[in-house]
Amino acid sequence: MTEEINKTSHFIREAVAEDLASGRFSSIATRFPPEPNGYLHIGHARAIIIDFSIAEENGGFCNLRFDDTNPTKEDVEYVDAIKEDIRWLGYEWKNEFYASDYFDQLYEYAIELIKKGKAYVDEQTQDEVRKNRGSLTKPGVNSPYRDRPIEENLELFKAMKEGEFADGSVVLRTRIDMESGNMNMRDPVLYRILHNPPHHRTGDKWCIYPMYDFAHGQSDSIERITHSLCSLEYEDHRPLYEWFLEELGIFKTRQIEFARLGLTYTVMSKRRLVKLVKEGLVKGWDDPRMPTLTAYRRRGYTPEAIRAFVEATGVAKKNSTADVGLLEHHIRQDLNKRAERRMAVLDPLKVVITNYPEGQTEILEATNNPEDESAGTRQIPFSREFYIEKSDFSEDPPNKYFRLAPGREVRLRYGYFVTATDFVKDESGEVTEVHCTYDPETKGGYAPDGRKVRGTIHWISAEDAIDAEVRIYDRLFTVPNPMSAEEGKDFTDYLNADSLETVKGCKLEPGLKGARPGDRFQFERLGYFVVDPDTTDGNLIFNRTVTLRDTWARIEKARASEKMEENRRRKQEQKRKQKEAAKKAG
RNA sequence: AGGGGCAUGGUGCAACGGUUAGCACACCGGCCUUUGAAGCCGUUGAUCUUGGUUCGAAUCCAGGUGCCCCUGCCA
Repeated sequence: MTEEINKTSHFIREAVAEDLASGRFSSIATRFPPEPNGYLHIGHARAIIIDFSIAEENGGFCNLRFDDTNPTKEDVEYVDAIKEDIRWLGYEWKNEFYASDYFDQLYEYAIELIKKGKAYVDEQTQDEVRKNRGSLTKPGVNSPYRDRPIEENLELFKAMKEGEFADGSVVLRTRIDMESGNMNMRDPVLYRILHNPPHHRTGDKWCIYPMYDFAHGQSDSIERITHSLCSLEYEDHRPLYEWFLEELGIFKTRQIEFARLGLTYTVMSKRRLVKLVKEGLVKGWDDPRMPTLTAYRRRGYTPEAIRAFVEATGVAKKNSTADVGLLEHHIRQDLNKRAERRMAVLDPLKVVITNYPEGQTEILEATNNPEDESAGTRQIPFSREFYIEKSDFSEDPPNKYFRLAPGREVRLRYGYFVTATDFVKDESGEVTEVHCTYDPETKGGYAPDGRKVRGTIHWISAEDAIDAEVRIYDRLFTVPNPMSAEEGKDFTDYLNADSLETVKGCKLEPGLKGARPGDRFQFERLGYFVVDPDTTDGNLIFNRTVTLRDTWARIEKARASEKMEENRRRKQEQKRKQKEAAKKAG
């Protein structure tokens, strides 16, 4: 790991330490409990990291448990994807469990509650159940079936299990308190009937399925999970879980809740991510613009960077949204240390050195990674014609522009000093070719006379260049919080139309020829890039992971907005004058 | 007759009754530079509000305000 992670204490770490100190628990066990109905996103990464690191730090273990209590929503497709993502993040679970492993046990628990007079079969319609639950400010009323004899409940529940009832016709509920201020305690449903589809693990063995609330706490208990770490919305459920554990007399897990973390310029809810995928607004779950882990992987993010980011955001009970810039900071930080440098020209402009011998090629040496001497050096060819970025030449350079311009001398990275002498334009006025002279004394980029140049630009020898496609990604949304849409608007109305730009005909140094999917590089002065799995023998494709910090771009942007502001003011002034003139005339 | 949670610079966290309220990112300066990168140095900027307890309150208590969650046979 090149990124050092500073672990700061937070209330969960403190609570766990206290529980150990007080003897409430003698060892620590946690679990990560996804439902296999979608792909993991960076919010899950946070939960995973908390679950696994709390166990790790205390010499305990963490289980992976799929909460698969609803066959209508779940699919094996997601099970494998979830496991792959967790491993990619760098964690290995002690046991792979499924809530469905406990269906027999859960069934017995339900019978136990019935026998204690704490559960009953309710024949009210779904509508009646809802109506009788009351509202946030009104107490609920008891079901007419609530006081049914225990024997009858036992028989009916058995009949439910045996398939004698249609979906939705009856449920098993627990008897707690229909007047509770906590809605979860108003006789919650324990079991419902679901004849189809078959369960991905238990097939058609069951036609009754436990509700999440009846499965989760007991599953934790069965696995002897000491600390069940979950998000804030389960705070209201904790009393219910504890009630079950108490009534059943089984191992008491401690649940601790923490806030989810949002990210700016994206959405995180499963529902919304599904919508983006299903409606083709992105190319799939692993579209590099998505906040899913599979997408970050394809985008070139490292698990280390994601972990460092998560650790940097901390853990609290306050709902918050982290700046995506912080995530970007961590991936730059990591890749700066580990990614080898290469040169690539994304938007080529041809340059000819008029005083360089035709047909000559020289081999120059370039440092692979100035941050890591062990990365060594490589050789790159140099010749009379080469490409530079269009943005690295300016016919009429603005203030503080350090790059190539008529009469200006710049350094070609690891090459020579060159001075632009002349340029060619097409009918539309676009510069198509630049002519320059070079100083043969400056090979490698050093001037023996000690003279300095302010700009250093990257380049690719024209005859040696290889072509590639580069996919440039920008934030998926145009606003920091797409969820808070105005009236009549939907989060998709804020999608960034320019979030993907596919650039073809990019020029790369020849050494990049053998690059394989997943290989990461820093293209000097541009950013970090990774080879995309769509790459074929004849078509090399890179994804831009993140740009380098770019002070010049910031200056340009500031100038542009200044200009806009000025124009706006000027227009207003004009309008004011026109009005005045009209007044006078009138 | 509602219940549960949360409030510290722009953002995310820390400070656990005693610190000039700290750190990271962002921002703004500067240094350095064969990447306008990285690195280094520095500046600006915060305790929701009103009371109370206390020698002393971001921290404890009460009221207020604001935000989030809860009325699935979803998880």
